[in-house]
Amino acid sequence: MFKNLTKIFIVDDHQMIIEGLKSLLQNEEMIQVVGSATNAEKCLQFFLTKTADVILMDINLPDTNGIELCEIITKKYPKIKIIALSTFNQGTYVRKMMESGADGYLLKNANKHEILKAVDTVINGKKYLTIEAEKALRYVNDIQNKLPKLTKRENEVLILIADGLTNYQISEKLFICIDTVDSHRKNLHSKLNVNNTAMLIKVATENHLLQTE
Amino acid sequence: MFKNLTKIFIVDDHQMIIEGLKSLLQNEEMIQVVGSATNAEKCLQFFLTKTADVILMDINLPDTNGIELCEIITKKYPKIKIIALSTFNQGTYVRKMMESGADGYLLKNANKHEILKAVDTVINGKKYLTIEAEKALRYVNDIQNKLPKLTKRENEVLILIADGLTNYQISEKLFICIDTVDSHRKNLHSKLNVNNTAMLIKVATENHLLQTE
DNA sequence: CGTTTTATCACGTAAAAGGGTGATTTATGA
DNA sequence: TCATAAATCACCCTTTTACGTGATAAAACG
Repeated sequence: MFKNLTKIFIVDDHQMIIEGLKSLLQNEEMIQVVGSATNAEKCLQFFLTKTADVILMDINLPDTNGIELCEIITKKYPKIKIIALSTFNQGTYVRKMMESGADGYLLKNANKHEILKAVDTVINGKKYLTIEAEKALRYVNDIQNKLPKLTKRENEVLILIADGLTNYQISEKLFICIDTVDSHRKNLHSKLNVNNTAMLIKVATENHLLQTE
Repeated sequence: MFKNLTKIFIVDDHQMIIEGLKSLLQNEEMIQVVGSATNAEKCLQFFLTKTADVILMDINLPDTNGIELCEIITKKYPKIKIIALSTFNQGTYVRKMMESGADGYLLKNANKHEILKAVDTVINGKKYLTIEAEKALRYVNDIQNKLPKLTKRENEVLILIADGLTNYQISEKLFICIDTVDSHRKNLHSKLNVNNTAMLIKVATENHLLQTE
């Protein structure tokens, strides 16, 4: 473990977390915390002139979110490994971060040992997921497989229904026939396994389907 | 500021936060971190034999939540001041913690200066709220005042509607006339300012009205 | 004790949704 | 390119909602 000196950079909007990580890592001989930032901008600024081996990066940043920052970093500096830090254990986050090029995912309740293990794993070119994150990821994949995908149009119609428009009003708004709206509605019902508007909206909100993506 | 030595205890399930706080406070002469715990049980255990002046307490704990722990502590040890720590800025949390006897509310992105100020404020018997927390609290109070209160029956009916029951089915379930259900529905509509089921359920979920309280 | 709120029921009409079945034209992806 | 999915429209009939305008008894509250 840790044959070479590993330089670590920390990005987190919580000063306490930064201090905590520094404190946890300061006695490690082969690890050096070379800097920290409380937002994405300062982080990018740092890497204009300096570098690091691993970035411990909070997902929730004040300016940009971790996902975007992650994409930028991996694009600009492919060699730098990124370990995502999160308070939550939300599978969607885990998924998105890993898709955006993160190499590891740690929860903030991780102890010193786990942090070191994660750092060691990623500098050796492997991925590191906390057990909890793995579970969350599996869970989300399961759900997403179970949840039938709505088409673009179905999504539009769904949102308009939730906004309280009637089939007629929706048909006017989308310049389509009222029968078509009715068709989409029927499809929504069968896809989401409901049989009236109340259940439709409830299920839709529960599964975060009302976002204009 | 800090005429006497102030003993601080930290409760947080995130090891990083505990380390961070310790690290931030360790150079303060008049402050001594006398212990820490990662859950409510260990915290209560500590206070069986020892004591502290101020507890920095995370709201989200693995076993008990901060609100309950806060109530227990203030009941058993009224002299101990409690400062709630939270990642979120949710008004409902702020409200509940302060009602449960907390003396202060800090966000985890607080810097050293703000933490010291909070500690100083509460040991002098005053309340300390971060600016953000104050805002959130005002916001929640506003919302709660704007939201009309539903009656017991209206609540029941609302939940059954959300479950997908028709007026007829609801009338059977509650042993009342279908016209009565219709009346409740009309009242729900006018109270929540909607005019069909879709909006009703959307507004209800947005305002967390579908819980069986 | 009197007023307001809550819960109940009634009747009527128009609008909207639910459910079935089927068809056509574009995408779209394997 | 060829099968599949998506988006469109059509018609029919039943059920359910929506909305209006009442009324009454019981409960809650000051």
